[in-house]
Amino acid sequence: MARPSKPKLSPDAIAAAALALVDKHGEFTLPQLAKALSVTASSIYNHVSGKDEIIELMRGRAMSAISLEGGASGDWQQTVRQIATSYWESYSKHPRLIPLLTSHTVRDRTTLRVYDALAETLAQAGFPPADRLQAITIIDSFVLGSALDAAAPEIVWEANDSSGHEFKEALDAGLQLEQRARLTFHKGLELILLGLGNIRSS
Amino acid sequence: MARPSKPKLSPDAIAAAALALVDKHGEFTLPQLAKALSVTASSIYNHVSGKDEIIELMRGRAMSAISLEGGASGDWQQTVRQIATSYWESYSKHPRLIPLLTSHTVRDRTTLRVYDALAETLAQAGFPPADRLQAITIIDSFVLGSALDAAAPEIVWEANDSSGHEFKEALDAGLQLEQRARLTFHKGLELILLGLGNIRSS
DNA sequence: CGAATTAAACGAAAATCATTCGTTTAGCTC
DNA sequence: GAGCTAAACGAATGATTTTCGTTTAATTCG
Repeated sequence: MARPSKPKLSPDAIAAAALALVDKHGEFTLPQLAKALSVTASSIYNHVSGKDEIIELMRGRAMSAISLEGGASGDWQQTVRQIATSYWESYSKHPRLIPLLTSHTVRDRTTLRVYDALAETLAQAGFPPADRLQAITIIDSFVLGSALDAAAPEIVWEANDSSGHEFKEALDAGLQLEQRARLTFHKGLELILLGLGNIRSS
Repeated sequence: MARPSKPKLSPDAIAAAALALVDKHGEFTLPQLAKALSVTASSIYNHVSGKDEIIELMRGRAMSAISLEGGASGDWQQTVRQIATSYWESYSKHPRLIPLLTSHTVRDRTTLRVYDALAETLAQAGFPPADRLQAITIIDSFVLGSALDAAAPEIVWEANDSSGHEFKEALDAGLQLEQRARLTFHKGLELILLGLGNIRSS
């Protein structure tokens, strides 16, 4: 009833439970979270400042899996490809988390490290500073947008009665949602890498 | 006090006021909205089924400016460029609205018309159905991601102490936020259009 | 070793929200 | 003109986030 011998909670446990709820339901409330942790809602405030911080903890959790290794390949496109893919995969493992993250500004350290790694790679490849920032922004935008696309349910693509034949035909050709999202991301990334290479050498 | 001679509310007025609130604060509550309209919260329910419908109305409002004309140019890249740019501009005029939209499934007719127009253009350009869907998804992802990037405040790019030299250098080279977002979007779009053209002809 | 402080749980309660309901009255229809 | 619908209001409901005071275990410090 009062303080237990061993703490029942920790920021990490709270984030894990919240992420599980978001993965399953797309959202979470503090009563839900408290119940999942066998605790009352107010107890959570002994470990966390509020709901916003819980969301930030989830961001860190989703991002912690990003791998920035493999930069020694000498091929900047290969390095960027690997970083961007790892970045995208981290988001895509928790697609329903993304809408929560977009409402809230980023202060996460892991994310900044991704930018750093990209900047370093592009600098070594000879991109001048301005082009570097532009390239990072393009990649970041595409990764985020692709992850959001993966998060959106099939309904996004549910053609209504007024949809044209060309669009419906394209829909029918679609694969399973998950596979399609992955393949499309990779294709788009290749387009961007190719284009960045052309522009650099021009 | 009771029914007024001239209605004070309408779905359109509600959506406009809500959008103004979102533009300013990034969110809105019904009490806020009611105050902005000089009305009580419950009155709003005489015109709208709830908060979700208000969000859908805002989506329609932001999207209504999309222009799908100019398709007769014969150049599919020019047509796609115009559609995508118009799409992006509509989002970017209300960047803080996007997080609200991403939590909520699309059933808006205008958005579907964008997909339709893209599908038709790509079909005429000779894209087979599967490539068509992929191309639309890539473009959609990039537009949405770019608009989100424009929505995120500078903080996203606020390098912390641990940031590397290459990243800080890139930041210093940045233009004004708004200009930069626009230029970067156009550059990325060109990369994608170029790449789509190459793939089609391969 | 014991006293004071901190940590971590609880329950109660405040503040805010979205939504519903009943009431009132203006306008439109037959 | 009677009756019905439309559009406002205020009150009430239920859910949610957050705060506060209380209790008691753990830790620290003299």
